Amino acid sequence: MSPRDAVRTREALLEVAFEEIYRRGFHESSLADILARTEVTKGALYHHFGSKEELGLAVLDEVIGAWLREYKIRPFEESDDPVAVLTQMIAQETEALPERAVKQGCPLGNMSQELSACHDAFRQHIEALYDEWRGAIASCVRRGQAAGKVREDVDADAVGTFVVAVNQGLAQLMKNQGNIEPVATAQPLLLDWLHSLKPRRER
Amino acid sequence: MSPRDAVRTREALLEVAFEEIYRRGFHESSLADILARTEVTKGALYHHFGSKEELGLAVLDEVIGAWLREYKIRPFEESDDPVAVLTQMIAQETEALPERAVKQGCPLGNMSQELSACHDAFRQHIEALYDEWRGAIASCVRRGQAAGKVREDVDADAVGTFVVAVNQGLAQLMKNQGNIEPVATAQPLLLDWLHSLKPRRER
Amino acid sequence: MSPRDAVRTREALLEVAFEEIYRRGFHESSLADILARTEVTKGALYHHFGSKEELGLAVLDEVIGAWLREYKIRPFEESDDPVAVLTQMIAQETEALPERAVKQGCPLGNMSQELSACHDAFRQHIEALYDEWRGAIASCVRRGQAAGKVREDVDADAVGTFVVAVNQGLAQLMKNQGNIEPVATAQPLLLDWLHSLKPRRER
Amino acid sequence: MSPRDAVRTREALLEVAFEEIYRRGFHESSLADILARTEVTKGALYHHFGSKEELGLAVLDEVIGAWLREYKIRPFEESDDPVAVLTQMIAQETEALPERAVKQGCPLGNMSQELSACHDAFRQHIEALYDEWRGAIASCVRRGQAAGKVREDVDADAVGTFVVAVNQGLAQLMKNQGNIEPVATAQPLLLDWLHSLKPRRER
DNA sequence: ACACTCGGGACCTCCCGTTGTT
DNA sequence: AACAACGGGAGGTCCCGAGTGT
Repeated sequence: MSPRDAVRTREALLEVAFEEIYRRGFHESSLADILARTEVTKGALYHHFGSKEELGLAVLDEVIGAWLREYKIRPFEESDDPVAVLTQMIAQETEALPERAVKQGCPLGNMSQELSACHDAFRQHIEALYDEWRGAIASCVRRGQAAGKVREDVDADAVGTFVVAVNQGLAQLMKNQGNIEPVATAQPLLLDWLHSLKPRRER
Repeated sequence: MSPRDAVRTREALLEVAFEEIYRRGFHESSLADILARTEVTKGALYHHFGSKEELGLAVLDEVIGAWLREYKIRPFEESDDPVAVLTQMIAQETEALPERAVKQGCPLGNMSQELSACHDAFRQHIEALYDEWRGAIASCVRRGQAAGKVREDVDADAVGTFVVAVNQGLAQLMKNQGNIEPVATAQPLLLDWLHSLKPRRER
Repeated sequence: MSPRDAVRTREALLEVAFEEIYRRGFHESSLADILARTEVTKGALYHHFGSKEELGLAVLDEVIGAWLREYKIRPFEESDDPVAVLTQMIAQETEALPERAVKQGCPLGNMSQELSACHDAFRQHIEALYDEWRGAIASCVRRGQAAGKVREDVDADAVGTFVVAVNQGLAQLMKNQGNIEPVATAQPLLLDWLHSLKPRRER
Repeated sequence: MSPRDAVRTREALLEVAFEEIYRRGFHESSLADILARTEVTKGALYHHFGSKEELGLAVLDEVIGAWLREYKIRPFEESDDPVAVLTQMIAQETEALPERAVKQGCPLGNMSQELSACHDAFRQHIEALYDEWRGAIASCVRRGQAAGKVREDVDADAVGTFVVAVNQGLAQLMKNQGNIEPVATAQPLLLDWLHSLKPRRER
């Protein structure tokens, strides 16, 4: 076959594998199902990925990583006002969060919970993504401080960690309930806290 | 056999099943391993629990529920000062968190992530525990407000939800890294936020 | 408990066991289901019947045997006109056969098919019932011949065997289709054949 | 492996599965035994047949269907004299019926009794075979009538149903007793009945 | 006469990975 | 680059029967 098809095969595999892993978890996903949905044969899969683990790692790095950077990291990289970015993110989430995200939670969080304790390769790749995420927020906070939009006495790294933790924790509660209530309930408190990060003169 | 043995058998099963589920997740836990570790036979297990699911549900309700009430809920029920309770909890955690909790995260959070999206019976039992937890914190906040130890304008339910979310989110990050750093990093911010819940005159 | 209860327990077991065996076959019936439906415990069952086999044999002898004698044998014993008896039987069947008999076939035939080849104890008990049945018809034919209601040149034993075979064969076709069509289709032919058994002068 | 081996594997599986199902019934047949006898592994079986049910259905359609067409249907299709065909069949059976057929009955009848009431997929496939069989006899009767070898007033469909029912019923009695006696006993009656189907002038 | 507990095996399902071929 | 065929094991379910104590 032409290289085109090879690429397409690989991408189809990644996409469907992501869907399955997102929906059922890595261990509960079966290669047979992924193969059936992609209409790819086992030989082809094992040509592109040496094992189920390799496939999972590729999903993590390429699919979940890309999604994380696009929606959770880039907004911070492009701004020097973390409070504004977060305020808007929260507003968006409470208004129009896709059904899937509500019911199935955060793809990264899911994989982290399932695999961090028992599979070191996954653990490391996930940690790298978490570091990237936390780092992007911290950097944004530092730029915010330089621009006078964030209080000087705030610990940028602490904010990065805290924001990611709250995000992951709320996603977990939301996924458990299957609705957005926990986010809605906590929202005013979150906005208050965000407000408290601003310098006095702006308050 | 005497009924005493039956009780002991059941408890041994629950305890070992909890260990396995906590370590490997529900789906990855094998009844054969649990049986081998407890030195109980399949027949005996099948007598006490009709299925793996029933066993898992019993672990959730009886083992994890008991642990949650003991360590995460009771402190709030016995106090009218949520800020003090949380401050002490945080201090304890940063000082002496058991290795297992660091590496394997929160038992409730783990089950929630693995099963909320795909198994409604588990989802409901887990939701009940989360509700109990959030409710206990909210009640404590209300008592704190009545006692003048918490600002009147604070939304008690929001605090309950927020505290649980932060706890679960930090546990997730901690489990991923395998060390306590995320909690340590976020700690000053958390203490600040807690401080901000107190009435003006106390600050 | 009083002997009353013991008898009642035994009968409840027999009745429910018959239902299960009739519906699912002997091998596919589970003691657990029978126990659940009768609300009897395993200890009680093993007190009355030493094994699953003994229970099945008792169902065969007492429940199925009684049913066979009542509906398939007694009518022949009380008559000296086999043609009339059969004519009425056929009429009854085509008019008002219970749903269960149509869908599940003949209890005796079912057990015979399932167990004759692989379980000699059952085989012998079933053979005894078949012999009783065939014999009753043959005797009736002989009485009919003595009374001048059946042709003298007819082989009574052949008629007994033939009638039972047709009955069992049609029950099998009926059970397969789930409706009465095969009986209805074959009925005219059967009546013709019955008619041919009568002496010339009666025809 | 070469595709030839695949075909051979599949056929070995079908043949041995037929033997086991014929001897023990479908539910009592164990895949493990079939695998052991064919020297095929579980993986290979799972490749060819998705489940035990699929294997059973294939046995029914391919093995039993082929046997039925060869020995029970084709003779009627190739003739316009149903009385002659049946007369010869009966003669053959009473003379030289294989031991296996005597002890184990009719493969189709066995499956029908076991599965018609509880498994609709099997029921339908079996019904199709019965229809084919009954239809072939009825067609033969019609050709016989056209050729003047069968009385015009005979209902061809009734004959088809009746013949199949008698065949199945006698097979059942024979299987139960483990000997040919019921067929031998009923034989004269059967031949008489067959004779009565012929037109007057031929009698 | 009955109840509770347990024993251990056998069942089908299904899974991930490899092999030889095209 | 892809494919069909196969290997071999482990998974949960559930069964029948036994043992022990009323």
